[in-house]
Amino acid sequence: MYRTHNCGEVRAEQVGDEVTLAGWVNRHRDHGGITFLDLRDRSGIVQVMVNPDLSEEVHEAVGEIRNEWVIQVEGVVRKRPEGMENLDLPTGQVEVEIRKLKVLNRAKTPPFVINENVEVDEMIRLKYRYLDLRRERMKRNIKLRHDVVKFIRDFLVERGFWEIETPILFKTTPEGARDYLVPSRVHPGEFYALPQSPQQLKQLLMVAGVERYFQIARCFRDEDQRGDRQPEFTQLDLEMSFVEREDILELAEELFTDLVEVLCPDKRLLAKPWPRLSHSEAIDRFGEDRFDMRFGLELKDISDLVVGSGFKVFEGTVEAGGMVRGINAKGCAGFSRREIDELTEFVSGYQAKGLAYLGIESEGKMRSSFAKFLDEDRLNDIITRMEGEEGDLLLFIADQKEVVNDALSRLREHLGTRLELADPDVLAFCWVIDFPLFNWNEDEHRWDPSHHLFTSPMPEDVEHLDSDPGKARGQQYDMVVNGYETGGGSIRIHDRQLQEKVFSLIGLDDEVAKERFGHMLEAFEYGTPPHGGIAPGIDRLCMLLAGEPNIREVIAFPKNQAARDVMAGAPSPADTEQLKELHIELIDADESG
RNA sequence: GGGGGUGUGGUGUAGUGGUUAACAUGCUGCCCUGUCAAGGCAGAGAUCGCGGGUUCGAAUCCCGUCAUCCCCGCCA
Repeated sequence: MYRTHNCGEVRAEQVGDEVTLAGWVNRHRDHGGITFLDLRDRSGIVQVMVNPDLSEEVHEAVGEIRNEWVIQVEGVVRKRPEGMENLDLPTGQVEVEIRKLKVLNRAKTPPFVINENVEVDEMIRLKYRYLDLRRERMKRNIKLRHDVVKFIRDFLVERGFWEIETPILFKTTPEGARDYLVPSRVHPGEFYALPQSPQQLKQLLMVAGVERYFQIARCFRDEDQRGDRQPEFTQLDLEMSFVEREDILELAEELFTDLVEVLCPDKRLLAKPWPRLSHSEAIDRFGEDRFDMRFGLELKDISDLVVGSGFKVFEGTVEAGGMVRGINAKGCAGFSRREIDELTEFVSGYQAKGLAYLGIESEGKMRSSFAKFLDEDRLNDIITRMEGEEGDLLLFIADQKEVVNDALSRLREHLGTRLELADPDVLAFCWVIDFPLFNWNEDEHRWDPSHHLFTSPMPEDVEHLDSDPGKARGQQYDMVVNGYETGGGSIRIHDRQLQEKVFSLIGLDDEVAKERFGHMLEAFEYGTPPHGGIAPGIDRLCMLLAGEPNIREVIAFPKNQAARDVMAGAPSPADTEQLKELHIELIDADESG
């Protein structure tokens, strides 16, 4: 037996007991005579001490020991002397007096410190991920992630859901993200694809009569990385039969509300029940559909107030079908010229041609890039609309709708970060509903699904599919938290005719549709129940719950920005023999472009 | 594919044309019997990512390249 107790669980109740512990040496303090070791295992840290008067042999052995060695100690739990308690440690009332010490394994000096949370270059952390995971921050995150998944499983199983695995080797679906392809050995020239999500399979499970399904599902998308995007990621995939939108929203809301309350006592929700915004309201107020509701700076439209104003830039834009919108940077009237220039440069990165400003300084004084072009009444109307007060800085962009919303929403995020407006302890869960079913794709000259191919239109909007598809709203919903899209779902189409109509609207001709989705269309003819579901992203949620700035911090073995595993060195070249078996011949990278 | 940031002992940083390349921490050795980021003394450890150029002289300026991070495109 290697141990009788976990290091972090030794308490005053064990005083006088003989215990055996095993773990890593977190730190050692050698006073020449008495020597202390902080022994660490998964459960925590306990101080063990060697008294040379008790055993010269143990005292000599402990002198050899270095950080991160794996050792086993036998000893007696002692209450610490008066005044020597360590209040920072749960085990701090006691210590273990060593009688026997055994080195289980020595350790090289690690490439970075394990026992302190100091910043280390991420490439080195990833290369030695097994050491990085020993550190407190990573251990906490990985444990939290375990707790989150466990909570989800318990919650759903209790409500009658079945956890069902779906294949990782599946069929390519070129209309989504880029697929990871896996060559088939037994079928030369043919490929499996790794699933971008188990979407089709979970719908087919509804056809199969499962009624309530979930899976902690690994998903794969071969696109470039971001701080919140990995080539493989995990989502809670769930689907239910005989449900309406409301049923799914209520279930997910209850799940995550409970989860936060149980697992993250330091966090609090912005609102209960979660705010619900229609897609158009979201665009109206924030300029985007993945907004952070923890702070204000909402967008306001002043297009109607600038018509006929004589200020050509504003007026002309509105006449050309554009708009003028702004945000009120509360208390920023004191921004320097240089700071305003920086903001202007920031929005220019999003195609905005300029940033008009109006600072309301003390004693009613104003400084502005455009006030001189407007009469006093109009200025007052604009300030009123923007809810401007003394000390505020009003910022405006005039352009086409897409540019205004994109640039202003980014500016809003930028200012929110810069002014530290968002409370890090708040989780602003909210719903976005009533999305348009399609977006017009100008390049391809066709309608693209705004969510995915299988999303059902709102029943009252089905009629628009023939006349004006852009007007049709989908029975679709996104879960948004603190500016991140953390999940999306929809009520699905369960009717073959309707599904075929959607295929044709997005430019899939019958033959292609049949080749790619024939199995779905066919299944829909065998008694498919109404059904729908949602797929919250586990990585992003854990990132937010852990307060981490990056998704890699909550993944045990993530890929880097270039989609490499720098620890194992993947991807890597394959043997000629392997390639031959797979009927693959390589061409030079230069030729492939 | 594009834009931007970073690259200096093991780790984290300082150093903007002339320094024996500095500091902290870690590491090694010695001293030390109540520490908990223990303390004291001594020591080792860096061709400043790589290649080229400018200059009497380059960690520092220029060009290229590689790595890495952030962002745009992309992500139904």
